[in-house]
Amino acid sequence: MRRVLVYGVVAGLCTAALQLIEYRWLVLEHAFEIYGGLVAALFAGLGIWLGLKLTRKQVEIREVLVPVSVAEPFARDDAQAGALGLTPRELEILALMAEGLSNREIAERAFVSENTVKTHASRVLDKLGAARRTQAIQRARELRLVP
Amino acid sequence: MRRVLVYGVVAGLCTAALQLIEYRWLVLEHAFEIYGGLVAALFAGLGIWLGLKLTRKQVEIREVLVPVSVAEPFARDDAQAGALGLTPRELEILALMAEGLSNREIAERAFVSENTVKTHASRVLDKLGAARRTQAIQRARELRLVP
DNA sequence: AACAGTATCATCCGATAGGATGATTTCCTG
DNA sequence: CAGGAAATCATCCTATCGGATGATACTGTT
Repeated sequence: MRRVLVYGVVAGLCTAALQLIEYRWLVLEHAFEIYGGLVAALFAGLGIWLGLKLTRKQVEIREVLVPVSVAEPFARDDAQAGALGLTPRELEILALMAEGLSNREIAERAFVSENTVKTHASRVLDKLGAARRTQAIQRARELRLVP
Repeated sequence: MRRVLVYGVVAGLCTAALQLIEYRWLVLEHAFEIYGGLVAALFAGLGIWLGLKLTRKQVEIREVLVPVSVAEPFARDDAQAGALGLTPRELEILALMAEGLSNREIAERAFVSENTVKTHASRVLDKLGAARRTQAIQRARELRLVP
């Protein structure tokens, strides 16, 4: 609002200045048209500038919630694993269990005996507080230890 | 551009009209100020309007991609379930299996005997082509039958 | 060198899971 | 009403899993 007042004052000053100039120098017949044209041009420019100023805030930032496919790469929560005292080998066996493999299949993949797998698996169940393999997988998923 | 010409012509006509009016009626001392004020106001309004018109296209729509963490509510792929011939009850038992429950626990939750659960579970394993419970869960997750 | 942690393998035994099969009941549909 | 799908329960047998326990070996750290 203060700006409007300033503009008004400036416009008034300009008018006065023009009038002064006109009275002093311009006594031609077409002083009227020149004066009118000047005022018109001035205020037209002012209006355009004002219009631009007023609409500048209309730059609209529209936040579009894009259903970005959160292709989560899955990062194992090693902190959680450490907190539970799970060793690297145990995490390995846990991951294979989560894939739905039997102890025998896990043994083949990990190049150890089935008995060893059973030992690891038992420790995993114990550390996860699970009574069953499926329960261990479920909890491991909740704790972000497996995908 | 054509508009500018039109505006110019209109302005000229207005000026002429005002001049005519002035010559005919307004011979007061302040005709000059009145005339200037009218022209100023007219062109100021025109300028504002023009400014708005010119900047209307500048309403910038800035689309910001917000990586909204899709807390997917999980919708079971019933089509997939149907394709596999899984019955509602079997899907129910499958979901409970995925939660890490034993057959006995599932029986208690579903208000049926453990034998019934075993039957359902067997069919589920068969229809999913799984040899083990854990494998069935893994496949069910892949097929979006369970969370 | 002693020790702790991890990984490995083993055995025994009970618990759980899975396969095969048959039976009954209910409900829906042609 | 007859037939089929679904759900229910059962029995027998085998496979897998899980718990308890003990042993050996390797690797760092103190």
